[in-house]
Amino acid sequence: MEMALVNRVRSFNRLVTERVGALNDHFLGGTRPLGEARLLWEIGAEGAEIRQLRGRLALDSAYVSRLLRSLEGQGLVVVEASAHDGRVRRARLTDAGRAERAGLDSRSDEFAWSLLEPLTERQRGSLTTAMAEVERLLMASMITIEVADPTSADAEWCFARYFAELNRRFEFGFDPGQSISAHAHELTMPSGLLLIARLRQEPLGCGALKFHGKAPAELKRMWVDPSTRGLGVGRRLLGALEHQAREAGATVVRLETNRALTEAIALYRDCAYREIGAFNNEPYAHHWFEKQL
Amino acid sequence: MEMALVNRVRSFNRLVTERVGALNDHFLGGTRPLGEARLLWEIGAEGAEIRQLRGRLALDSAYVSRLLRSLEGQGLVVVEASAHDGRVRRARLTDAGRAERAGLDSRSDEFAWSLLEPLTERQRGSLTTAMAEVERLLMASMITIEVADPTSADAEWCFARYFAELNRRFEFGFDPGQSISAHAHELTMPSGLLLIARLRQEPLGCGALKFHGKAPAELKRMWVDPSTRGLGVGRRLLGALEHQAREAGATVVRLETNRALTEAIALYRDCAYREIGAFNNEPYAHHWFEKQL
DNA sequence: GCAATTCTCTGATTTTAGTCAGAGAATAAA
DNA sequence: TTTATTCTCTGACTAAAATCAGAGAATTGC
Repeated sequence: MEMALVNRVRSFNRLVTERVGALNDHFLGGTRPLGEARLLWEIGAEGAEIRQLRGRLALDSAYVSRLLRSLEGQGLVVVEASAHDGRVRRARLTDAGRAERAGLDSRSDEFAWSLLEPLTERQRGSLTTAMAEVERLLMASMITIEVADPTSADAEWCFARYFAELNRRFEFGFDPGQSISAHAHELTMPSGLLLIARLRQEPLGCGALKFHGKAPAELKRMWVDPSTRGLGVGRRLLGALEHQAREAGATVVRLETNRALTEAIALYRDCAYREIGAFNNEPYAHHWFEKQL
Repeated sequence: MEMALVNRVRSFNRLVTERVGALNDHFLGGTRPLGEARLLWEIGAEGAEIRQLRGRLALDSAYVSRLLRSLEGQGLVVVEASAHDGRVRRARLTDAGRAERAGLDSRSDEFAWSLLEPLTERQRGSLTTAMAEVERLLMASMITIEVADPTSADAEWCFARYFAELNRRFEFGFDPGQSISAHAHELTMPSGLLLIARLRQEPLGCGALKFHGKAPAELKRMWVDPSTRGLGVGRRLLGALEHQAREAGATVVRLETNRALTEAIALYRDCAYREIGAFNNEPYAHHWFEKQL
């Protein structure tokens, strides 16, 4: 059994299942009810807080409680209070539970393999390649872009990663204090706004605007998580920002950028941004762009 | 909404759902229980016999009956006796049922579109292309090959299509009576055997062997439905036949073929068959091959 | 320190999904 | 014609998958 291929299929299945349908009914279920099997799986080797389980499986609190009671009765799970917060409880697998979970795991492997097995070597390669492509693009289509509060934890996280990356990539590092400001109040309506791109609630990109009435809007804090690049998130963020700028009454968007950010520069050019002379004294900038909306 | 793309995604979903998981639970279900929704969908605009529904959805007779009673109670379906056979009953949608089904239909469209909508034109193309590839190969992996009775309806069907194709493609047509025999008893153990390839029980290819003890086994009736070509079914049939020949004690497989069957000849060569002199007087043959097992 | 909130749990109940045994009508096989 | 078979249906039942209301502990906010 070629595990690399098997894992590709399973990874694909996970996504397809998430988007398209329910789980492998009888298959993963085996002897155990599907609900219990899913919960057992989701608890994982490390254990998990019950509220997380509820969230991930989108199940009612009462229902999860009952399922846990049943699994507990079968000696597969123990539930104990969390150390940090006495209200929160954690579920943890017993040895028997871990064994049960390993069984689910290997049945998943077998199922994945059963899809590949009848094919030729070449076909298996094509199938898994195509599956990876489908997965990649469905993932991209799950990414949402929404206006966010620049003081929120997600925003802080994006900014921190953004600054860290600039500091890494700029010739002489990056200190936000030296750069033109984009404080929280400047990125909150009506002064401006912040967009955050998310996949399953997790932030992975951002972009902001500072409005100046009818004068050109300024584009700031454009960032996409490196692990997510190539999925068109930057392009979508840019489009969404332009839309917002138009809504706010601006007819021009301007931005400045550093020569180290080659892929960003390519994106701006590709999206019809035109290089212009310096319109501010940003010390980290080498290029200034604008676009007529 | 681009229907061509939407339809590709839906077609893909159908397959993935069939192989990987259950249906789009709440989605397709809407307000109606999933079982009822599936049945409603399966009845289709034309109506369907109840036993067909049972077969297609793999549901218990009692269960289907109850679901139909419920749909009937809601005025969505009427059940009436079949014209041909008084035992068989047909389910047919009422106007309300048709409307309900149209609702399911458009929700499926919307769902499919919701996957594509966030993507760029180019990404949509890539996604649907990859989906088509996945579908094609999963289909291929669902094809089974099994020993079959050469007098069965499926075998007759394959032979009929095979002869028709030869008759169409050979320069001077084809008459089985003129050709070397491969009667049912010759293709039944221990004299020989017939393999049939099937997708969802439907036959779409065959291949047979005539054994002659330790002397070379003869390969006959090699055929794959034109709509299924390019999926490697021929290659798999050939491999399975060679396996069977080995099992039966043969060390060599021989076959003859007509020059019009170019793709078959290419397959034989590719599978290490070596062209040899005529070893029989088959009037329709131009090439004779053999392979050491 | 008190009120509001969060988190989990229990009890009561419902809906959905499915099974099993067998009855009754129609048809096919002998 | 008799007998066996096919097809659908009803009754009786079970298991799984929820949902709702609220209780009781712990924590947070003020």
